[in-house]
Amino acid sequence: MERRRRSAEPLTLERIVEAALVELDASGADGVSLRGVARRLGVHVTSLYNHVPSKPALLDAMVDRALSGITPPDPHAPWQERVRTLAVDFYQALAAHPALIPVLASERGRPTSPGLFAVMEAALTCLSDAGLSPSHQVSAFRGFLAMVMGLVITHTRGAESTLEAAELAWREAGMAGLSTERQALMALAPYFLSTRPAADLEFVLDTWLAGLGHLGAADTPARKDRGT
Amino acid sequence: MERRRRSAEPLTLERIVEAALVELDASGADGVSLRGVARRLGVHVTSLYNHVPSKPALLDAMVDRALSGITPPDPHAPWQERVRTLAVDFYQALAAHPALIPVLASERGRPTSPGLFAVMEAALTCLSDAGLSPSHQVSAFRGFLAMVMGLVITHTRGAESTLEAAELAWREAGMAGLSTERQALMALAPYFLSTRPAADLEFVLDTWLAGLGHLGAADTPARKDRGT
DNA sequence: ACCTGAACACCGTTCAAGT
DNA sequence: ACCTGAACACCGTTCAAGT
Repeated sequence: MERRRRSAEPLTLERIVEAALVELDASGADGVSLRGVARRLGVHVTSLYNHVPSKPALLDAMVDRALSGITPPDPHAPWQERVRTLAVDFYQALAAHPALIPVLASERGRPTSPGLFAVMEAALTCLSDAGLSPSHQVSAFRGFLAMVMGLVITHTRGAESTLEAAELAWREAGMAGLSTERQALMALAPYFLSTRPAADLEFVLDTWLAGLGHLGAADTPARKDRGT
Repeated sequence: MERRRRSAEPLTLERIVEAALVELDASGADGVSLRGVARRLGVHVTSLYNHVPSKPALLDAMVDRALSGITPPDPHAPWQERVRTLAVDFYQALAAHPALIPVLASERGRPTSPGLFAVMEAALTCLSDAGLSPSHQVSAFRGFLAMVMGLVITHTRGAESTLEAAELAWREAGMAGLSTERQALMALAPYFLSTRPAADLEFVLDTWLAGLGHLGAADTPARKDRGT
């Protein structure tokens, strides 16, 4: 067998990003440290600085990498179908690394890879095809991003534990007198436990697309009123 | 004048949370440190541990405090109006401390104050009044939270800078050959700059409510097809 | 060109004292 | 009961050496 080398492969940005994503999945957003990544690669911390200028830059690269799998949908498909495809792809890319959301939510994590702008372009084209005004296309695009990112947040935080925290708080506070005030919550408790993320995403997309069709299509007859 | 006291007022959890929110707004989510909060209060770091057990617990308390201003809307108003009121209140509470979103998005920041559960109850009642099935009420509730949180993220990250980053990346990559592929993005550039957060929220709520009305009302005639 | 190691100014948290 | 200060095991980042 050959003499032990410093490392099996040369240190590259790609290997660093890969190791950082492994650490992210294992330890959460707060658990990612350059020292930990270096340890995982069998390398001294300061060696990383030969390939990445700072920790924020590494976080940017991680976001880029995690979202790089998304590709624009078939442009010949109906726009509703394209929106669905994009939403599901985006959701899955984020859900694969949910700890990336705090990174996206902070000022860091600005993706700059050209591939993502192609996806952005595809999403905007869908909304243009939906018959929205330019300003509404922008609002719908932001709403689209918001919806998917937000759903990953709510699913990651765990609907179960939110409900558990609620019950716990009630018991600790001993608020039996308010029981009539939490009828809806109590009645829905089992559904909070049984309704899966995929069902949420599907319902939200159904609602979103129905609303877009309703607002975007000028030939919809249900918009008679003006004043109220 | 009296002898200089250690501090003008006694150290309390409330004062600590208040100082932490000031530090959050000034320095971002990553900039909040117990040492910094203690410095701001003119107190030794370890004194904080007499009032709060850990940094995660402080972050929870900060979320609770930031959302404590939201109150349930008038239950006699139409459900659509109640949804709008709740969304705007929730949005504004988050937008007042946008750096709180990364906290919410991580495993930390679980609100436990009873007042928030009253708000949760009110939101669920709206969706019940909208005629949704229990499972759809849960999905709609999660979508509602997702939408507002996500919008704050997109607005905080800044649509302008996203666009600037896009233009910069294009120029750096020198992708003039792909110019036909980014028609929608180029055409919408001025609207990305001019469309305000309030307009996004309004459009998203309009779309959301139109879609909910469309899906929730069984007497809507536009749902004829079944197979496709 | 790339890796090492010491060093700097920070962290959160624990613990023994003080009052 | 509450505040202090030293101490511990961490951080990100810089810089002078090494090869």
